Amino acid sequence: MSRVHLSRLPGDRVLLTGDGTGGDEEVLALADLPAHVAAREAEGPRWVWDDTARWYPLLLAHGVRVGRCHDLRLGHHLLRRAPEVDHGLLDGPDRPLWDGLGPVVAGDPVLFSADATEHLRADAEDARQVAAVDASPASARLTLLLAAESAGALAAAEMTHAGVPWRVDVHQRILADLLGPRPPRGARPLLLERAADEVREILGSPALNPDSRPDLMTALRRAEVDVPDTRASTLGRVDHPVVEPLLRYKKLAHLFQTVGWAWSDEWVSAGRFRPVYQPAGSATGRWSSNGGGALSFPAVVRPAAVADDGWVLVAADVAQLEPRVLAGMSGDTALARAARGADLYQGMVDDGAVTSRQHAKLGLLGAMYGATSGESGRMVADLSRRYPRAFGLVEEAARVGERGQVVRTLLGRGCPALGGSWRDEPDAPPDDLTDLDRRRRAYGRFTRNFVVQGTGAEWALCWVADLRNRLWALGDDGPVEARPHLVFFLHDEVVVHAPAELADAVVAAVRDAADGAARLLFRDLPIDFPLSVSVVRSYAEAGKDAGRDAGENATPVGEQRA
DNA sequence: CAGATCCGCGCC
DNA sequence: AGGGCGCGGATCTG
Repeated sequence: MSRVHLSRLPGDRVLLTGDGTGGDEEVLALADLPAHVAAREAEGPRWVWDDTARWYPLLLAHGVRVGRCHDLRLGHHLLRRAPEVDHGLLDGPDRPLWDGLGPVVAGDPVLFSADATEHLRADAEDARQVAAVDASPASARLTLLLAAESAGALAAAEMTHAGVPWRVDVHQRILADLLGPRPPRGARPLLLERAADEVREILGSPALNPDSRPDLMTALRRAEVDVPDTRASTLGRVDHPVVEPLLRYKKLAHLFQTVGWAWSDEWVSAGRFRPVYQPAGSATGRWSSNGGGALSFPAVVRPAAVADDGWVLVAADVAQLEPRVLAGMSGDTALARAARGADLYQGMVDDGAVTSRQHAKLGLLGAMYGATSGESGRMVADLSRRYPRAFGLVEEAARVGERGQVVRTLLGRGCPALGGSWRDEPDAPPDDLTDLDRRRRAYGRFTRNFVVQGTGAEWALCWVADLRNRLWALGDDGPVEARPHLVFFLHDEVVVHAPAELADAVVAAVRDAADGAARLLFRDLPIDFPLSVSVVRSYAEAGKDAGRDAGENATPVGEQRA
């Protein structure tokens, strides 16, 4: 593939396709594309293309930044599941291809593989999507959602391109301190092997491979350590000399395997950690990551994320995003009032709804996850009376799911239907009522959580999209390389790499973008989304523990509050 | 022997 | 009877 085709579409949009897949108003050599796009950006068009991950890395590699786009792949997947869309309007000869279109493989240097795209008619697909949105009673919301989704795709590609500033020397020092020198391929590092030896010694099993669960279970049983499984939390409750070295082994093994030297070799280049994001990679609309493990960026290696000289990292996260989203989408003014301060759970205590912060948290998380028993279940019952609209919303979502029906997010993303992975256990006899019941309840828990997690993802998407634009506008009088830019995004937190002198402006932009996202989603009900923002040299210094929607710690240290 | 699945862990 | 992910190694399956 060496040529690309461009066509004007209504509404300042420009369709960009590969050979024979769409318009042919203008035909360019692929090599000329970046310069052409750069020149045309001045008009502020919305680029329409099959997949941002297919086109944008090439442009970024040539220093070309795009302001807006419409990602047809993401749009298609979104619309085909949106309950408020007439799905027949998406039908066409190439529909099955769009249905089955997966994301471009990360790091694939081949920009266009003809077999994957030659039968995709991007022009026709775009027309179908426009028609489907226009015909929907939710067209305004869906338009917003599609724009946010596409903006997220741009941000994702830009973050991979920019990368998290990464000090390999710091990372390797951490590894060496904890594991010992880098071992030859296939071997365990010294300190890991030493922990294994201690375990073998204490259990009297000289040939034990601690990575093998059956072997380990056998050895433990022989030493009369009686555990049902080998997970750390289970072992931690046992009083036996093997526990300490075994837990140490498991911790070090995990570090070695997930963010050790091999990880560095693969995902760090030129002083940047470049995870690959997959926007809307999860069913709820949250992003996933199919490379580099961006979703589990272990705290132990975060000290290696260090800003360049003269630069800083601005790290921001939202406290209790999902409970706040629940308050907003349900229009629960009492919960919204409790959410006015920096700590929603404390707000509930101050409201007199509950006697302790811990109870508030248990009750809210329990409601969002579908807890039915224990202390959490009891708190759900209590709080339902106090916040009937918020708790009623998730209850209703659960009931809809248990009936086998789909639910949607605030902006209109639909959940996957019951069936597929929810029902395809061939072993289960069809007349097994308890099993069927169990699965419907599981689906109900999913739909219950979907409405909140999915709307939370929409809030975060709007936040990132708005922030992206604000950052670009900052320092637009200087060279591109000197502008602050997003380098990391994870559900409810962002990290911006910024010239130190712009730190204050970036902090303001992060907060303004959060306010913008809240207004966009919950215009009728003003609801606070307080951020913890840290301006730091290293990511490890960021205030990471200011209370989270589903997290654990709750001791804010040294970060500024809204 | 390759590919799918499970487990246990990390993150939100 | 608590939601969503990715990842690596071990183990299972065809």
